[in-house]
Amino acid sequence: MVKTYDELKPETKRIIEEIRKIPYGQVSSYRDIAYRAGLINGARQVARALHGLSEAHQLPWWRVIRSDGNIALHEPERSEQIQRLKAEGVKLSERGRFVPGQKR
DNA sequence: TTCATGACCGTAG
DNA sequence: ACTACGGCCATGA
Repeated sequence: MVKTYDELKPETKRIIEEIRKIPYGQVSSYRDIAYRAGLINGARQVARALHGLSEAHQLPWWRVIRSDGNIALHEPERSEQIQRLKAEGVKLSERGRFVPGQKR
């Protein structure tokens, strides 16, 4: 059984809200989301939350990447994420790496 | 309760 | 740019 929004822990709700705020065509990192949600070292929590709740809560999970600019997912989800980002006009290098504009 | 695991992170070589 | 390593911490076995 999947939990409803109201059954989630407060921190998890904040994480979800922050992810929803990421604007179209832009990406954010697990770490940034954690900080904005008030969790100092909560990057792993963010990752876990996304892993389990992305589709159930309509989250733009593809806009969340690792703080070093790499995609965290393994194939085949990895390819899907790259495709979705591309569709929003996000730039990425050949090897599937993002943002060379700002490293970390 | 202990132990392993992971959609992570930062530093060092 | 890439790998290795230690640290981090919620989760589940």
